[in-house]
Amino acid sequence: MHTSLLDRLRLHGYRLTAQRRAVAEALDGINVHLTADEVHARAADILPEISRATVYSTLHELTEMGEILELGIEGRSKRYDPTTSPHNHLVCDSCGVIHDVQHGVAAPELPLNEAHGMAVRRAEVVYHATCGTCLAS
Amino acid sequence: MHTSLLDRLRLHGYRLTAQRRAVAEALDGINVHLTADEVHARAADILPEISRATVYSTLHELTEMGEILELGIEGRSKRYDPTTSPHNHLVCDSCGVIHDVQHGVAAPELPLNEAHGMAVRRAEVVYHATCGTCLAS
DNA sequence: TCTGAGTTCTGGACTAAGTCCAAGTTCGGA
DNA sequence: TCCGAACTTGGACTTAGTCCAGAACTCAGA
Ligand SMILES: [Mn+2]
Ligand SMILES: [Mn+2]
Ligand SMILES: [Zn+2]
Ligand SMILES: [Zn+2]
Repeated sequence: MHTSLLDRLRLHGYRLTAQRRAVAEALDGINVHLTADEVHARAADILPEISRATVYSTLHELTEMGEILELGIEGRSKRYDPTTSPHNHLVCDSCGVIHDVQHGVAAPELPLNEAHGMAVRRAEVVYHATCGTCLAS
Repeated sequence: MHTSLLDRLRLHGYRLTAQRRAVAEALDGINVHLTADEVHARAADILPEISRATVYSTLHELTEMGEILELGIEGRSKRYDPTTSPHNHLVCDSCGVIHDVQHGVAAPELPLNEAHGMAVRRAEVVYHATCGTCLAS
């Protein structure tokens, strides 16, 4: 009884359109971190005439719903992550590739006296590295 | 015998120009996180005809030398940090303001079995929050 | 099944941040 | 002082993303 991204869009009161279906299908079940343009390319395999604007707007809806995560990495285009359970990321600063870090690492809590009166939502740990491919070149 | 940013540019073999002087002076001694355009505005107070391209290139030189840090925050313009001692950041996701987190927090190390064969350079912790001003509006 | 109001989609224009480059200027070692 | 290498400039360009007016579609209700 796996509920798909598409089912959950419906539950949130969005209309079911061929475009949302295509974007959901492009993301469903994958475990990589795609850019908006990569999502657009995959969605266009299913629905060739889908526009970039619609892909962006659907990605924002899914992010707003908490069904995917939007990852903003250092000067590069954002990437979208269908894995929403708490995890951190390992990033190649040279080519931008991202791996999940699933186990054994928890972000330390922010001491209250450092909070500057701000409401802290979450702490994320980003590991900056260089991948094998980039090291070789 | 405090060595200024400018002195250190000289030590790295760069020529001393009025433009580098102006950028160094714009950054020296401050403890806030300026965007490139803000640095340009401050530098232009000292040297009105300085160009954006030169400010960008000087910021990159200083970053390359390790004399300032380039902070890339979620979809916004990069910010430049003259404080290079290890510290983390607390970011308002709504307006982009950044505070330093100096004490009591260390990023956890990445377990070897999670490294995907990559050479990890550093771990940073980013605290995502909403500042008082943004909460009020 | 049909309708229509409200939702959604489209494509193209637009913006913001940053990069690139050819031409002119300046620095500083000899 | 001289001169080549280093540097700066301003404007064109790129990339990622936003915005919008008009056209198309969805789905609740009759
Ligand atoms: Mn992930
Ligand atoms: Mn800082
Ligand atoms: Zn890489
Ligand atoms: Zn704020």
